[in-house]
Amino acid sequence: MGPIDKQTLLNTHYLFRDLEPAVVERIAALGVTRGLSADEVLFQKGDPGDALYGVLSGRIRISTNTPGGKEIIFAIMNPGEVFGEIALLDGKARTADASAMGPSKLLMIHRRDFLDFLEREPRLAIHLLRLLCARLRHTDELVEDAAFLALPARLAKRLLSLAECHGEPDPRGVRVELRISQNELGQLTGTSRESINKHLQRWRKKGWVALGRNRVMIRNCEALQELVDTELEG
Amino acid sequence: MGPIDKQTLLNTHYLFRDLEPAVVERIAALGVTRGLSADEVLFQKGDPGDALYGVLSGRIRISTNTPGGKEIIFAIMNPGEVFGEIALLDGKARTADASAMGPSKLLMIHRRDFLDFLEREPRLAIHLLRLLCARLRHTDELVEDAAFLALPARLAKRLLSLAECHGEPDPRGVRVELRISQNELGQLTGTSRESINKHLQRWRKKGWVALGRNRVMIRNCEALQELVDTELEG
DNA sequence: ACAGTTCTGTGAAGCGGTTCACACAAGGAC
DNA sequence: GTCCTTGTGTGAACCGCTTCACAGAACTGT
Repeated sequence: MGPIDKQTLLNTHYLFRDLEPAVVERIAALGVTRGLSADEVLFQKGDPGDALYGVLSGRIRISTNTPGGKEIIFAIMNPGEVFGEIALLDGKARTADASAMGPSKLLMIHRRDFLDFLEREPRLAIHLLRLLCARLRHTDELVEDAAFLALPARLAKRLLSLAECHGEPDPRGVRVELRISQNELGQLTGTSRESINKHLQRWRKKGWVALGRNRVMIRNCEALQELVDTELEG
Repeated sequence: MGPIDKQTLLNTHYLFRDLEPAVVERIAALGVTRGLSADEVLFQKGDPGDALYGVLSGRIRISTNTPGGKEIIFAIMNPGEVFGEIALLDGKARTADASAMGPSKLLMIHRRDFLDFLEREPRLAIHLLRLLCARLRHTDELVEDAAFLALPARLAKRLLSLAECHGEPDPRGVRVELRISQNELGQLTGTSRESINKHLQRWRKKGWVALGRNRVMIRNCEALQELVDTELEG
């Protein structure tokens, strides 16, 4: 998923896409772009939600951490995706931190502008409802997974879903290459780095994955998928 | 939280409350009431979402289960609460099962009627956005809790939140009485009945709770709250 | 090229929750 | 009342994840 421009984001994302060109034009006028360097923090849990963001390039980590030093990653937002809508809409505090995983560029629409616009364009509300429903379905699934799946299945599922969004097909390997550290995989699945490593090693010995620094290459999607499926039945 | 009537639900719930009386009147005309006997299933995960529900009396369990026989409870809906909006809005499958925990009465608004209404009443969309934001915040918190809190803290937190919504102040006891089985507490926290029992016993010996068949009485809210807080720091 | 940092790989020890097994209590049906 | 079902209380064995500890590999900065 390479970098995209403002127009592409607005024309592609389903939050905006079905609106008339004139309307999209006006939204484009509201948005300003903002750059972030690697690991720069965009906002933190508790901040007032004063803007909506769309990813133009890079990747944004949506996460939270405890005073005790633990961290979980809720989601990784790719170019073309929109985030930050909850706090924007209800005016309360942000529910999580957002920070850049690498140099990134965002489209930023300020709260006041957006709400003004929403009031004059009721059809946009319908789109927002759809966006929130999609989010809710996704988060519900996370809760289910945490309750139903043991670590191996959870990890397999995460890898497969990362492969869909972030993966680049590899010429040599059978399948998909992911750029992510084992530490981050731990935060995505709610476990320790060491446990992640032990499972990945097991899979490497079976030939299902290949490993490198900040890299996981999936060589056998079917095997991982089956691991998830059998866990749900047994 | 005792039984309420249709008018009270519509006038109280924030999804409807701020609308003009004439509008509320018309919504009331759309809704039909539906009774459920104990353990009757209202809908199941995967069903098409053809209606929105409000609880008039009783309690509705929102849950999912695996073929393997495990079950988790996402939420327990009390009189005055509204549910079933996700599948209703995006037209996809229901994300969970809904069933009555005891004899219950619901207000039911059919999808077609609701969507017609939504189109003619754009202000309702804003209210729905708020409802979905609240849901999203709640579910996000569940994910966080699953990742950050060990069982004792998770259980304590659940008990306290149940106490807020479902609890009836007890004349003898210092605090609040809950009608829930240890099995259900297990499903709410994602653990086994036995583990729940062992922690409750520990707390009983400390005088924090009193136990009975299908009953938990909280005698010391502060102690439980502190348990949650210290876990988040350490 | 060298030092420092950040990841990966691995083992040992411990703990917490699961599962299994069973006794007992409390209501409900009749 | 008496059975039957449903929920509670409890211990033993087991298994998986965590934590701690450390070694080595791979990239970064200068």
